Amino acid sequence: MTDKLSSSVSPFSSPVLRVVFMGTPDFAVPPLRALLEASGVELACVYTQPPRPKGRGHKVQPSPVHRLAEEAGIPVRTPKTLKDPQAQTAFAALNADLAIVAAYGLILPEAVLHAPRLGCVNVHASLLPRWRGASPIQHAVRAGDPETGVTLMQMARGLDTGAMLLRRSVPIAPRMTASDLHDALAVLGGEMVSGFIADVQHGVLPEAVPQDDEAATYAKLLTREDGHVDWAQSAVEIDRQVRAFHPWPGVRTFLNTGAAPQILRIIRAVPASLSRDADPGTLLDRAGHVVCGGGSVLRLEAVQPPGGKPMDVSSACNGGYLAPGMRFVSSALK
RNA sequence: CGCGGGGUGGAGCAGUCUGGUAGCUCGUUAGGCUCAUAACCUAAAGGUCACAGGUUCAAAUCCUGUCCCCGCAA
Repeated sequence: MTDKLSSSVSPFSSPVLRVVFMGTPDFAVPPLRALLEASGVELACVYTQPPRPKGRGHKVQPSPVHRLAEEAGIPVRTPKTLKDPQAQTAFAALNADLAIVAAYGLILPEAVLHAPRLGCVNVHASLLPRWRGASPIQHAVRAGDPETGVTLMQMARGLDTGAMLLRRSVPIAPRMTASDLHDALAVLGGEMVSGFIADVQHGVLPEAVPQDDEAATYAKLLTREDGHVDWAQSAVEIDRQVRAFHPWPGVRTFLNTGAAPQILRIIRAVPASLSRDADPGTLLDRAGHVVCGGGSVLRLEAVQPPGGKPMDVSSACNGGYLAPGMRFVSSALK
């Protein structure tokens, strides 16, 4: 302790900002890192989803946020819910100035929203009010949006309905996958948190702009079912689906070649500038051209058989997974 | 201990059950043909069959152990 030094600091300098972070998956890691690296910030506690059995072998694994917080020596809490009064009291007892929330995975009750002096600020991966909800990145790609972005908002009751503090956009390049976008937006989110914290410390809070509820769209929770290719769709739509659902839930189609229908994952594909009048789902050649709805043609670039690694189409042909004339079907049911 | 598939020249695979000279489709290199080509013809190079131990006259193949990769499901 250097009393002289601390006493020499201007009495007007901003005091340390006491922050709580709440987040779970990889998307939340850059925002958390931003807080760890910010000066004048005391990370009081990190909230994240409890470790769950995950992956092959059902091994119990802590979340990415959990891991990073532990490395940094920050206390971690993993309540199953924030509904019960005990959890709420514990949260309030942190006496935080501010909570930063990024893909936490739990609904925050009113008591939690209002506990920090400056409230809770959410990092959301879309240009609100478009794509409120669980999987905004995938839906932006799936819909063919020309751009998306990250919005920082003051959290309120309701699903991603709060007033917007900061909004930055990024273009969705034609060949971008949800995975590419996810990484770019996560980094952007981290930068925005840094900027926001600095603003707060300088006492310049961004103006909160209410969302236009009329313009809101919702990103529904994705399931595996969403990854089944419907070959009646156009090549452009299927291409978007492939990019939107990479790497999860992944896009798969079925082959009715053998006795048992075979699953094939489509890793990468690109619409071809051809059209062909044939049954949708027909594989035309070893280059991977497949007929889609309306005679449009999609060229498969990379596929993955069950138990195998992703491979390009020529390899899949050489290995006997694909052969011209084969017919992909939209459903495993005959 | 959630279920399952796999590791064989640079790529994707067959061969393993029923041990006995390393195979297929490509790629690469050289040459040929062609107005030309991702086409075609000819030739060549390239493999400790994941690793370790065991059985055997003989192991990619059978037995035991280890490492690594992946699909399903969550």
